[in-house]
Amino acid sequence: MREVARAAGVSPMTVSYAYSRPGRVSAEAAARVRAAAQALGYPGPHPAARSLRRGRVGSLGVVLGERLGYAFDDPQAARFLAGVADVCAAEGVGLTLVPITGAPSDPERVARAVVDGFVVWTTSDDDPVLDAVADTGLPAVVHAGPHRRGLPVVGIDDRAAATAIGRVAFAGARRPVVLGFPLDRDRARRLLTGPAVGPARFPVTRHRWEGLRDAWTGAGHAPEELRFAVCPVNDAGHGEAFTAELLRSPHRPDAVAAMSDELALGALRAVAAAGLDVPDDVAVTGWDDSDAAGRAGLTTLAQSLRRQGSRCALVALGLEPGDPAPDEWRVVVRGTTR
Amino acid sequence: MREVARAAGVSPMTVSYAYSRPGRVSAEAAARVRAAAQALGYPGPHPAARSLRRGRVGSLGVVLGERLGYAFDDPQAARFLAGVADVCAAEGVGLTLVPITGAPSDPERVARAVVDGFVVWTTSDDDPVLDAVADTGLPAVVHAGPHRRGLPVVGIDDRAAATAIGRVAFAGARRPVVLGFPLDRDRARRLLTGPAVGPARFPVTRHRWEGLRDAWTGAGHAPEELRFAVCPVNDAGHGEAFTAELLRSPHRPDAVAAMSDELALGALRAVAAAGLDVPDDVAVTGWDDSDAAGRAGLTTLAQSLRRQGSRCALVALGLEPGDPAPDEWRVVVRGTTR
DNA sequence: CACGCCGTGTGTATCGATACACAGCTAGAA
DNA sequence: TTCTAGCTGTGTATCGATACACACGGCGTG
Repeated sequence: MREVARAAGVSPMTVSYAYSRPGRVSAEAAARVRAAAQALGYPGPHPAARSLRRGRVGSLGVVLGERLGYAFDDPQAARFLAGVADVCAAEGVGLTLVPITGAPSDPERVARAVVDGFVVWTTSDDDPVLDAVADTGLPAVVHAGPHRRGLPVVGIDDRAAATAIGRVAFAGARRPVVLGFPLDRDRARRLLTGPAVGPARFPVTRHRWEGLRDAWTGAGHAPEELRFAVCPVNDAGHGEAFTAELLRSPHRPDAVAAMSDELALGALRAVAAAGLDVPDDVAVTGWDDSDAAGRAGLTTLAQSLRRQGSRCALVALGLEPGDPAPDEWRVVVRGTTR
Repeated sequence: MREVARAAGVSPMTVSYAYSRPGRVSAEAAARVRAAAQALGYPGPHPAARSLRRGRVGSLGVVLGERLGYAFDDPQAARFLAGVADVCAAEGVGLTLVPITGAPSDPERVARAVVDGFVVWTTSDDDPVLDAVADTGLPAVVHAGPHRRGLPVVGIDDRAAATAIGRVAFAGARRPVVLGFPLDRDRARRLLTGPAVGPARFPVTRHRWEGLRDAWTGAGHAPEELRFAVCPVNDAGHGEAFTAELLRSPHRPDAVAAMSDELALGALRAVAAAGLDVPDDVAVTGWDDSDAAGRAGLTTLAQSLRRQGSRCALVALGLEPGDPAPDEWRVVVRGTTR
């Protein structure tokens, strides 16, 4: 920039203003600066230097408790991120995905991220990146929990929502199953019976499980009758495989409440493949009301992850106050329940 | 950092080394530094300052010619980005999506991005962000074209691939239709007949169209018989709607070659809804060989966008030489063609 | 005619860290 | 005993820009 200033016959400050505040310099000076820049091949102010001096970077950090590629594999995460991206685009701010891998170096990667704030996708209670995010002192929001270090949380009341959808899913059922996410970072595939389900480390899993359990026991049933099928990955393939296995077992489920539409759609495929009828033989519910759920006629719990993503971004960019009211949800009854 | 140095009774350099090169300082000094940092609430080296001095940021920029949220809406882009993300995660580098909106300010947003290199998702020949990317002087790669400003391109030979899949799609057909992407940034939905299709500004659209046209005319048919249905958005809904409309017309298509699996799956839905048979009444082909295509038994052109994304990332991070050989593709024949 | 405001250019200090070269010290080798 | 090498700590210069305050001339106003 100094060289450009010399070539244009002006001071460095004039060059700086020519780029950052077009109105601050005369048209003539601006033209001279542009010409000199062109001649010297100067590409404009160095972004890192500008960030240092201005104290703002122009990018919002997003932390997914999972490995980075997860952002594009999990449809729920993608919907959420689309909402974050909407706000970023409107504000002219970049969206930086922090390269988390599950390794011990993750907190350091958070600390090194060149961003103005953080949005943390729902993670486990003991995730060390939460401390790393809080330690940066930058504005931050956690999506759907956990509550920690005073970080604001954006999300719905998962437990209440789960109770509501559970009542619909389990109506008239005798052998209900919850098809859900991992309880902790182990991500082990397994089948648990009600009381054996300890407190899950993932708040979303915990709240939804508790809500679904409440729906079952609240109807006067025994907790041991409700099972929890833990799918290691949130996609239709895993939901289908686990459901198929359960349908072949003697204790065949007659209601499947899934924690996502993807798992539920997999369950529907398994039920169809087994030659059974939905909802008469097996009732199925999902979670999120995605487009695919609508097309499949799935009874589901509607929430807008996209809107929640946008709200997170607004808070993390300091454009809205933190800890706002819980987001909305509602039960959408379609044809997969009795 | 100076204050931490004073509190720990060491020089600033020692503090710096304590963070960036743990082996460079004695265990005792490191401990003193950590303690002082803890006491003062020092969160570690300021990322922007470190970036300025080191000349490296630790983040890879990704430019999508579309609005930002597109990254999470288009499944093709998502697969590609997953490949980029794989490399970023392995290298401990962040992934920054540059907030493009289609407005004139886009080039400036590229110039302001705090990144170490750029990956540009396939865009139109005249997209101004290509110049902006080249002007930064940072390492950059363009996915699938256009070739401009000497930027390396990673992708397959779209034209040859299109010819190959076209031969399969159009075998025995008399009223073929290409179901494809927009020709230019207008994104207008329309139906063109062969010769009316001007040179598309999107290289991918252009190459695939030319290849498919070659397949048709190469079999001795007249170019006017091949139509091009331009879908404004790459998703199943648009593919379904446009195909349904064509199926209702008197000149009912008997072969649909789609430029993506999503469009093809939509076409399959439309054919089924019309009570017609695949492949006897209508042959359908896709492009990409996504999971859904495999499940649907779709004949398609297999390429790995994920691998291409990884290759782009490696080149843009300077870990591999630019302009490598074209990526691989092959025709996967399943049940939706004669 | 004096005054103050506006538009425009400049100098200085600083944002917060790290590369580099060098100095002191200890220990093992010759 | 001397020399070299390795370990550890420090001072200086610099990365590239911008905030801020000030200076200067023109001009409208009372």
